[in-house]
Amino acid sequence: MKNFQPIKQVKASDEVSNQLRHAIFEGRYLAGDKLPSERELIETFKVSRTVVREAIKALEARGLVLIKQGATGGAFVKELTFERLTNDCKDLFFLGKMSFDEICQARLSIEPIVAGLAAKHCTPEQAKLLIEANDNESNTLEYPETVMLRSRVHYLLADMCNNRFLTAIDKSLIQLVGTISSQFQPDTDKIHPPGMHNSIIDAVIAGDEAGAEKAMREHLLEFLLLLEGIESDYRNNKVD
Amino acid sequence: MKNFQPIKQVKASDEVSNQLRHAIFEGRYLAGDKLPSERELIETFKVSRTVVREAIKALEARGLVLIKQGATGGAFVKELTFERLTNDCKDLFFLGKMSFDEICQARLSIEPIVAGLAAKHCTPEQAKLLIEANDNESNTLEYPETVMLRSRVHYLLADMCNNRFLTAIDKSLIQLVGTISSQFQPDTDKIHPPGMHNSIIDAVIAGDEAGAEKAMREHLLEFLLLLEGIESDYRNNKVD
DNA sequence: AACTATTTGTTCGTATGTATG
DNA sequence: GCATACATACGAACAAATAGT
Repeated sequence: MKNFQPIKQVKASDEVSNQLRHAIFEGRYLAGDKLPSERELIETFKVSRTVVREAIKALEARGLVLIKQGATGGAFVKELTFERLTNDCKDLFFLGKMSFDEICQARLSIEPIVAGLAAKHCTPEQAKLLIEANDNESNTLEYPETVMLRSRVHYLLADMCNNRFLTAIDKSLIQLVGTISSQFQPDTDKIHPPGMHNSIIDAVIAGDEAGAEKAMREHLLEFLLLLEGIESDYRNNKVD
Repeated sequence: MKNFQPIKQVKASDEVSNQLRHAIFEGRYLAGDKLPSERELIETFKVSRTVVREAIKALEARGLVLIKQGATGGAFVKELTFERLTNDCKDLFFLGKMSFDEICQARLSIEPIVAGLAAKHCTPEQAKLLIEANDNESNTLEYPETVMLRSRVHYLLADMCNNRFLTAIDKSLIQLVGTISSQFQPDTDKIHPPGMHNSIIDAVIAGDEAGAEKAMREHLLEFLLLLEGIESDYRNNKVD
């Protein structure tokens, strides 16, 4: 006589939140669309404003909508990107569930594969973008605000692998390594000399899958070796 | 003269939510601990009950706490696991941001690496567990409720790779492929004959890294080939 | 510049449901 | 049954942000 309990003791705000979520999943609200206003939702669901607000707050916390205040405000459906995965990974890292070393090793495992796939699918337009990005790297040294451009080649390759899951994971790892390492090693740009992506790009443009994998692995090994100076405390512990 | 806007326009509920989140990250509240009750938080933060509730709701939506009501109720810190990553991946899949094919291909890329790492770190105890799980697979055919045990070898290997990030991603992929494929192909168990993991396990126990990678790749190719019968509509479209 | 309309953000008071002892 | 401690829910009111007139 067990396992009979559930009976549904659903919280109103969860029900509202779920219905809205499914509406988004069904495509009834597309990225950029505005959900009904609080007042409308109150009338539709016949619940209090508190319930509606908690429901929308939950959607916001899950990264599904963006709330804007004011006359043209409301809850707008967000374009889902890899940032959500990145945030989750950050949470796990800060909770001590993953070390920096593990993230680096994961990147070392996955990014060469991505580079190989990119070589497989490289189009002339993409090749052009890669070359451009690589040439611009030398210019970024004197513009601190463009430091992020240093990773542009990596992001481009991630986009070229033709697999959105791997793209998302790879971008998450790239960003994670970047943000974490720059927190206690602000001079990361110094150890990132221009021209180091040349061999990777050559292989990718040539469509040399194995070569791209190898070049990427070597590049990462070299780069990660330069990060060794970081205190081992930071590598395995939490940072804030 | 751009990029000057921020100035901090923090919402009270976000501020409360963030402070609680950081408290959890700092280890001031461990898994299982109860956060202060609503009343206490109201006094601590000097805000209204609504604000506190919205903040906690946001933490719940992010999967950080579990809310229970009643005399012993409250917001309890959850043990973070890979399930959160899995849920995010599911959201992305349902939103049409990833196809089933992409998930399968990602698994095909990552799981062999994981198997290789497992071979590298395999201990005698883990070898024992693997053999046990493999032997039990033949028994699961007549017990429908134990179908999940069929994936046990995969989960064990994921746990053995000594990299919690790869473990999380791999488990997410295993579970995703399982839940999605079983939705429109309930007979997945039929096409999963016992003994097919033998060569993988042999290589892992022998510590043969390259062999384990190869065996896993071949196993997955074989398995995924058997899923070809699935309507291509489902493979690229949304399911609910 | 001032006013207005719309929408979200915040507060308070009150009442109800649920689990424990 | 009852008291207690907690979350859940409602409704009214006011504050603040934003866009258009």
